[in-house]
Amino acid sequence: MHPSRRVTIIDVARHAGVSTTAVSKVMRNAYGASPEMQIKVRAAIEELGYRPSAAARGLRGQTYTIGVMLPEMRNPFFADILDGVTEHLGGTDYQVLMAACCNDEAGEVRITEAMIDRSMDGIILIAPISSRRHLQKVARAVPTVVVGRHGHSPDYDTVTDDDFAGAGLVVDHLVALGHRRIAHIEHAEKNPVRLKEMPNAQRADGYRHAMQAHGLGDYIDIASTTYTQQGGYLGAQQLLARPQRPTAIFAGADIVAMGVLDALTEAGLSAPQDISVAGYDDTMFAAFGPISLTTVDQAGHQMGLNAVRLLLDRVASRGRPTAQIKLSPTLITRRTTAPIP
Amino acid sequence: MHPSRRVTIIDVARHAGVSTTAVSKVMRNAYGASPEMQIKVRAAIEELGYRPSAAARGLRGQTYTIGVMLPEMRNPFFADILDGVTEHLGGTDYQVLMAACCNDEAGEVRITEAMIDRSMDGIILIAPISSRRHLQKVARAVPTVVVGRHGHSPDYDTVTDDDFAGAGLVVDHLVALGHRRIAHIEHAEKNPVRLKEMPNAQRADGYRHAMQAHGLGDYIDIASTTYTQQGGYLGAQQLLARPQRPTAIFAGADIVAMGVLDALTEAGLSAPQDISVAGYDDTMFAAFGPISLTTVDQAGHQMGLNAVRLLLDRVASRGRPTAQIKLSPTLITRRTTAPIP
DNA sequence: TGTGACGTGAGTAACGTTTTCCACGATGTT
DNA sequence: AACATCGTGGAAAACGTTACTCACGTCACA
Repeated sequence: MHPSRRVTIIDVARHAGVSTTAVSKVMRNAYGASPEMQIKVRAAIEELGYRPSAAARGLRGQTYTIGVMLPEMRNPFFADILDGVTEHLGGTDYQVLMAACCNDEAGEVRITEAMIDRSMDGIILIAPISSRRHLQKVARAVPTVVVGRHGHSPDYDTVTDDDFAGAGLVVDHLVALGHRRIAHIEHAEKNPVRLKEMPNAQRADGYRHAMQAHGLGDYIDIASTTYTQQGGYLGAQQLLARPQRPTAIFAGADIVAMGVLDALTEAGLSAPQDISVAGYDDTMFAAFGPISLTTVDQAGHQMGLNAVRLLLDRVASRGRPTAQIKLSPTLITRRTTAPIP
Repeated sequence: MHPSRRVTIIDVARHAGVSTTAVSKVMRNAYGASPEMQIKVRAAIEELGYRPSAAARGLRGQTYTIGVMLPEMRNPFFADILDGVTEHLGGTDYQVLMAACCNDEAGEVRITEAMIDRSMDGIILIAPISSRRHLQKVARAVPTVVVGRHGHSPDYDTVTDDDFAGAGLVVDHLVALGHRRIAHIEHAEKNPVRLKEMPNAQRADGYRHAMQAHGLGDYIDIASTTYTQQGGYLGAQQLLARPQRPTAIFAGADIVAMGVLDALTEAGLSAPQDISVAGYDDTMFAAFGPISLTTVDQAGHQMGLNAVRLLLDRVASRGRPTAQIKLSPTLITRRTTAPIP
């Protein structure tokens, strides 16, 4: 069987007895098409099952495609953001396409360039680790919104969670339960720019600040590893080996908390009987019965919603000054934290 | 500042003092370019930082884009498949773009059409629920590989896990531990075609068959709900209400097992002391210390690898007969299953 | 010395849209 | 009655690439 040539705008125009210009106008709801024309054309489109080629469109106008770059696929928190994005785009002609990157800078460059090459109308970068320089370059080529990375730029909008405040919520909660020796596991970061802009650094700062605010400056104790399960495991081992063991561990991310729980189990301890444990992100598994992790909800859905709103806004008017949206996190209390024994 | 017009193939040609045809040939490593020509052109490309426009390419030739459709983003098993895909594509010019769907047929249609509209070179559909008719239609428009759905077609290749055998592994394991009352929670399916093709149905069949092979036909007990946490919760409640309670529950998916564990906790029971629980998929959280779920590893990485291999193969020679690859699952024994008390 | 094949490169016509004009008739205004 | 304005629709020129075709020189062979 033949793969039967695709229906083009020319076929539709011929079938409706009008010009291709007219069909194009109707497709885009553009100005200059009378109601009768609209009806005639829409009928022809329907009848022939016409769908415009995005490639051809991209050559002149828009592609109606929004790109989303994720640092990884396994953190369900990103799925929440995505949900916010797609939900808001559901009624429109836009389509979201994602690319997951390997958490390294080269991968991010590859993906962003691929999205620019494919003339996407706009892109959303989630927690990018690339240099500022690269982000600027991308943002100048195509409307861009950066999610989950602090700091602002004249070229792209940002949507972040108030990580500083979120860390404070956790400390407040633990202090209210009577804890004083509250330790933190952070993601080690050396690059000075990223140190300012990445959420992990803000969480560590928020932790320090809140501890001091409670007069617990002397109990500040931080293990520097990575935001991975392995990092949580190693960090907890470090903390458990202290001469004075902490009574609570605030892990910078839920996945880190999983590693902490592993280390506790291995040491014959359990949460919250021996040590309270809190995470950050409110990922799907934090809610599972056997885990039931106290954590911080970042309102990923809201972040996605705001990101795409800003993006469409910028697509419409590229000149407008950039905006920074900061959302407030909320504490989710579950069963891994309890009053000090 | 001006967004400075993109560098085009014409700029490169002019800069190198050759024709655009020559540049195009070099870009694609096509036949008919002498070594000196190659060097000259590559130098110009480098110097100008030229990157071809995928939109323009798509209008005539390839877009070097592979689309992957996922039923959802929260199941980390799909991330394994993706890893296999991107790894194999790492060295090539191809770029993977994903779209996550809402687990409904309309969403799948929207995504597949969007991918066709964007003239992707090939698409990989992961566990699609669409009608066969739609799959065929898609596959005729663009090279397609279907992953995680049984049944074969003259139009698309398939890569699946041997779900029937995988279910058998679980039953064998539980029987070896002394269990006889082994219940199963399946995803209810009415559509007769999907009943044959979807993995969930195969798992249920494998369960039945294995039970009978062990002479336990009388103990076959199935709760029909859905492959969700909620479905697991409800299914477990049904099973716990039986006059003769099962001693083991085989959930058709890890996420279902999470719901089962929730229901057990609520009923004051625990695994494996009171009831053994097994899942399917070996998702990330199955490995978490506090959960430690016995499950079946589907070798997602291998599935992705094979899928993309088949796809590139088909892109190269669209005519070849379709292939069906079936991979073997392995049992991962953890702490939610134990000898019968 | 023709003749055919081959390797190399260029010219040009697509590919399917959108955009920028411009023409035309109707309508309103002086 | 002359003239600007407006609404409508079409012609044609982009957009940046690849595929097709052809010309030219070189080489091998009869």
